[in-house]
Amino acid sequence: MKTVYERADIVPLLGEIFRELGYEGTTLSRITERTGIGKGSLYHFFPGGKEEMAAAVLADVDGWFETAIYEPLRQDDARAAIEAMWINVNDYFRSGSRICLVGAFALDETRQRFSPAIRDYFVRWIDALRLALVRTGCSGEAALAAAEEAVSGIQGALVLSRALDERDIFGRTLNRLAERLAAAQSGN
Amino acid sequence: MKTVYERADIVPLLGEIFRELGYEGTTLSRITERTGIGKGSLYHFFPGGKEEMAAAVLADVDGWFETAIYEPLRQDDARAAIEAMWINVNDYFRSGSRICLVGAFALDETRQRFSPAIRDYFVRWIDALRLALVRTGCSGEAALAAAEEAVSGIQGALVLSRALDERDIFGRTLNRLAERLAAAQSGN
DNA sequence: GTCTATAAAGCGATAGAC
DNA sequence: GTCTATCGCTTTATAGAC
Repeated sequence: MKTVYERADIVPLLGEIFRELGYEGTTLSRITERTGIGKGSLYHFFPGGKEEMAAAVLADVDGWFETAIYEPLRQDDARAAIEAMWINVNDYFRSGSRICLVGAFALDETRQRFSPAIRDYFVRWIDALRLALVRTGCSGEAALAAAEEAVSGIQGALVLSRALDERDIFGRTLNRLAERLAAAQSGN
Repeated sequence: MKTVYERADIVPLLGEIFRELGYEGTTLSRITERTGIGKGSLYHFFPGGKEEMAAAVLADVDGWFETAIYEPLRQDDARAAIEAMWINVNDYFRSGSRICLVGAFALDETRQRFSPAIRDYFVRWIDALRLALVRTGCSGEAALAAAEEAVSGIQGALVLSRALDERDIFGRTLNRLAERLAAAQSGN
């Protein structure tokens, strides 16, 4: 029995592996071990090797956030989009059991490889959220602060929930962040 | 010329390297390259190899936080200790240019190696801060929430400031977190 | 498009001289 | 306590059969 893949099928699988093992911890043999995809296939789809695989995963993640989070924040009803963001974020990160690959890459030297992509992901998230807050009637300065607080807070919640290995803490922290953001909408 | 080290001199050097490169990214050859300490010396001080080196670094970090942050939070004047915490945290993480090794280890599979130490570091931080808040007159439930918010927020600030590579964002986020914590002290 | 075989380099770790 | 030499293994990457 022989499975034939498309590049688009492989990228999400690679994403989970990079998330769990980190960039340095991810090796071709462990990819093969977990997915059954051999080196031949991997280099066929990603001639640039591991670095191209990680870049493809980052682009895939970015695309998902662009469609599911940023675009609605920019275009849909602001309050509804913000509410949807919290639900999507909780789902995407599987209540804290799945980490943010972009955030993890930012922490160690991996950042140097993908610096523009990492930066862009967060800049666009904060900016889309900031604009949505402004549309709800929030002042420009307060909107930036609130957007930074929310995006930063999500990353912190991911670190803490992994460190403590407690089921509830991610959701609890997300709720608190959502309340802070709701307060920024109505006031000032 | 030949330099002779003590274990206590090496651990902080290792700490900076693990912080920059991560556990998997840190190799013995890169340690030698950056410190001039050869494999012979490293295995003399750390017979358990790389894992023992990382464990020693974690213990060293833990000891620093215990002395500089947790202990004052438990014993000194609560409001003063909390104020000192923010200053110490900003200094320790060098305004966001230095990451939290414990948080970074929590994100990938490295967590499995050091799970108890990682968990303990955050549990004790949150608990010491919670107790300090209670001593200021904060209710138990609100104190736990505020302590979690602060500790989680610091981790998020580290991720975001590394990702954006902006000098100011770490301090700005820390100030916001400090205000939130101050609000929890006086009220409720 | 996937497989096996293989290359060159780097890995953690050990041994023994000094 | 530090050094060099070396082991066995794994790494990324390539080549070529199918």
